[in-house]
Amino acid sequence: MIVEEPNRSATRGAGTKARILNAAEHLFTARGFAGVTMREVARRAATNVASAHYHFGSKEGLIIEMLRHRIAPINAERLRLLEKAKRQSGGNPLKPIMIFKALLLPIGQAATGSKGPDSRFMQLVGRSFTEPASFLEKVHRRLFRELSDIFMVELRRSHPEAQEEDLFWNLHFVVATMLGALANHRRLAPFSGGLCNDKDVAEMIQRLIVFASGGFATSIENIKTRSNQ
Amino acid sequence: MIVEEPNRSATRGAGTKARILNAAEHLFTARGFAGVTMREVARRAATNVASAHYHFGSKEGLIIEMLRHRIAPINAERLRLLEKAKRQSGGNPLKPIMIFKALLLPIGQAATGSKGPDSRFMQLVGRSFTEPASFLEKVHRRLFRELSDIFMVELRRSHPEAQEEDLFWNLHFVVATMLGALANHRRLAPFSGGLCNDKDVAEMIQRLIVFASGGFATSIENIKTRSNQ
DNA sequence: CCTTTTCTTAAACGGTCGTTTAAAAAGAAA
DNA sequence: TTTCTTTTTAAACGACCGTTTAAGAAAAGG
Repeated sequence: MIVEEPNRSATRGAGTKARILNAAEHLFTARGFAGVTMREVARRAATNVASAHYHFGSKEGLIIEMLRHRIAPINAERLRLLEKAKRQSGGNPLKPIMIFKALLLPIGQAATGSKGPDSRFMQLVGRSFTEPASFLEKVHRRLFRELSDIFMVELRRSHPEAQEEDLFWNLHFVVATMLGALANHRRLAPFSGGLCNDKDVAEMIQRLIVFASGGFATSIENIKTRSNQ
Repeated sequence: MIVEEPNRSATRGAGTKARILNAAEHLFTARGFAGVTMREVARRAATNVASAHYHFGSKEGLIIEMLRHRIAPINAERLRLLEKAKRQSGGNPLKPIMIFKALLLPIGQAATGSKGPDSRFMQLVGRSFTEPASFLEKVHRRLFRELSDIFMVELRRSHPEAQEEDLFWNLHFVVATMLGALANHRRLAPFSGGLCNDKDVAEMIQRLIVFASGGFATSIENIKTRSNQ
């Protein structure tokens, strides 16, 4: 009668489910959500479509679980870095660059870690924000809502004089830069002289932190100056 | 025997083609490339699928022509603003903010112009950069390659001391911020307090210019300082 | 052992997709 | 009008989609 959490110690079930998740990640990353069929996922996982539906219920269910499986650890690391920074500041408001480091560094770690997802997967995450599929909105809300609130609180503490609206727009831009850079860095390469290769995601994140912090600081400063006139 | 450019003075042909283009723009904007069928486009244009294929050859052809139809005027305006800035500077290198204004302002104009595409369409453009469809890469290359080169030349003139690699990365970030902000500004709204509505794209562009210029300046300055040590 | 639950499989279902065909309608040119 | 080209239309084609069914294999519990 136990159906909630079936026994995963079996040699078959766990292996198949993990294989499907792996295949899904690889294929969806390469060709997008609409560009991959359940049959392809099943074939790559050396099983069949009915098995995939047995384990994940539907194609949407598979996509959701795949995203959650990868994003959750990244968000946990973000919160860990933020807490660490808060501890080191001893209760004082954090400098924005520390906040953005906590937000952005885990992406580089995830992309370059030996067992983590590669840079291509982060493209998929960026893409998931631009796809019109409505079920993704719920996933994003569940995965990022709490994180967004926590980081916004810290940003507000760092700039108590700024308007809520200004902070929102600039955090928006930081996130947009991050997502855009992740989603497009392969696509935009042909516009340069081919300077962009796969392995420098970590370097890109470093540059991203400088760029985002600079943009944020300039923008907030600009608003302060204008309102003081 | 004339097949290259059929007579468009006919009352039927021109109207139908324009209606299909209009319907395609509205539907693809709302639901993405994969989420809309040719049958839906035809129905909204009050015609049928065969007609759409007659005028555009294929679904890809329709998408390409729709994108070109909207992006070409925006890019022309970008070049016009850049030329105007060059004339006003009297041969001196442009300040980066003038370059980014030429790059970003036309988007706000297009989004708010009475007959231009609305803000939703710019989401579609942003999305077109993250979709994995390979035929889009060719379109982007044809639509943006020349523009990218011209702006890169001006950026290099404005920072002759900077490394090519640094300029590339930071232009990349500016474009990524632009695309990310366009593609996500509706999606990211729920993370704020609902401060984001549809009509402030022009305001967003203004903020975007400040943010992008600030990020660019900070990043270049940061590199200069580091290399001088 | 036998029973029960968990997992896998081949096959099929109902639908929708992009595209094509072939013939009729509408203009244009003479 | 007659002839030729351009445009529209209904209908069909062939393929593939996500999902389900039903039956059997494998493991777990007793």
